[in-house]
Amino acid sequence: MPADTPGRPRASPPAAEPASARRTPSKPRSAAEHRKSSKPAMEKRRRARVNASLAQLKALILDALSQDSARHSKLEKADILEMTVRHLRSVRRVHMTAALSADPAVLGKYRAGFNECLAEVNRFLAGCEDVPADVRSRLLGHLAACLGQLGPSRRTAPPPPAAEVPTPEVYVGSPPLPAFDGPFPPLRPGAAFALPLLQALTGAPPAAPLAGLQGRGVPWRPWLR
Amino acid sequence: MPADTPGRPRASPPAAEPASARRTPSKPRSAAEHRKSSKPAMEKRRRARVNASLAQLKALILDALSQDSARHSKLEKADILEMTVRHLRSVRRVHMTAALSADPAVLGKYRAGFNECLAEVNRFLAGCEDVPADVRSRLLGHLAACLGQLGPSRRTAPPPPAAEVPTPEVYVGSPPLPAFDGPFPPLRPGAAFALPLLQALTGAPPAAPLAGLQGRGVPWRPWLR
DNA sequence: GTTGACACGTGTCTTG
DNA sequence: CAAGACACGTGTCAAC
Repeated sequence: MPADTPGRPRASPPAAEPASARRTPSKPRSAAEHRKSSKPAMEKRRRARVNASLAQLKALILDALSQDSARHSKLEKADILEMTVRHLRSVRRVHMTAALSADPAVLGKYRAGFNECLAEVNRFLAGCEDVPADVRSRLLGHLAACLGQLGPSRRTAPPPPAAEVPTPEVYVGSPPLPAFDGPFPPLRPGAAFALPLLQALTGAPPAAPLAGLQGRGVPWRPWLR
Repeated sequence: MPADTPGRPRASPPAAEPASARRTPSKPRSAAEHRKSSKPAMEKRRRARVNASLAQLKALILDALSQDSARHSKLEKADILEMTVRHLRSVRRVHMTAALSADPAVLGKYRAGFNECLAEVNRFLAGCEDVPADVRSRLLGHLAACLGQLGPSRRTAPPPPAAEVPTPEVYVGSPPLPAFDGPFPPLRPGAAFALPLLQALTGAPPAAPLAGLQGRGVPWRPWLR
């Protein structure tokens, strides 16, 4: 989705240059010649290398997701990578959780969960341009506000009555590639209020295919339709 | 400057358009013509897809190893994958051991937080008609999936059926190297776009379970030389 | 038929 | 200069 080309300006004129023969035909026709001929072969080895790792990754990620390996696996190359990325992200957050579990801040846990969800929403929305920008910021702002009044987040002044400034500690993904997920606009919705305590989608899945279809390690390409 | 920018300055074919249609079929050419021209373009998109995931993976693995994301990253494509494989393997071990001790006491809280955020998103989106329905369901589905793989939510499936290493892999070389994760200096000042400060609260570095030999994530190509 | 995925060989650019 | 790495376009082959 991110359009075809996420706007990748590669300012480099093709400069149609018919490379004329300028090779000096004076070569020590010995080993060098065969080195040259092995260039395709080397490329092949390189490919084999990534493919090997890819296969291992596939196995790892497949069973990490408790998806019966092989069965119903039409994972294509890029899917493996994407799934791996997602899995690593999730792994990282549970690690963070583990670090938090040391101290009795259980509330911190709760906040961490909420926060991670927020980050996930942000990440997701970043790759979706069919959702208006203002909606996105409103959503994120709202969520941030919710987080803010979730309880005192230690480290800030204990009684910071005002200024639950939307500075959510979300981890906005890696900047390198997508080029979009920058800092989202600080926006505050007027309607922030207490949170209910409920189980969410028990009976309220608009169309959410749960585990089985979408749930497990499926490709899940958001941009594709 | 090891090509940090995913946008690597390279030739960019401006998709030259062969204006001369040597065959003028009575069919609407707008269809057929673009079909043909999109052949290389599609391949390019595919590549972009894996590269995107690859870049994200690089970032993830790099910070998991607490190495500076850009500095000294001569990581080449296949290296990222291999490092990822090693990391995932080590993570699995950790997970295994962690499963014994930390049980659903705290995890439940985390899930609760995540879950609550999910509910909030759901409620918010319900009153928002300018966001496409499918996006909404996809978001919720994704979040649900995240929650699902967050960990065993009691009442779900019994313990993973011997999630042990089936190790059906033909791992060339590196017999003994169990873990890896050997960050040299566990110190990282800049910490560009690292974790949310939640982690900073506890001062817990991301995954760094075992001290490893083999310095930083060395490519370590077994067969090559 | 088309569409999408993959492996291949080659050109181009960076680096030691 | 060679060695290496990457992106590119194309041919081949399996599926809706």
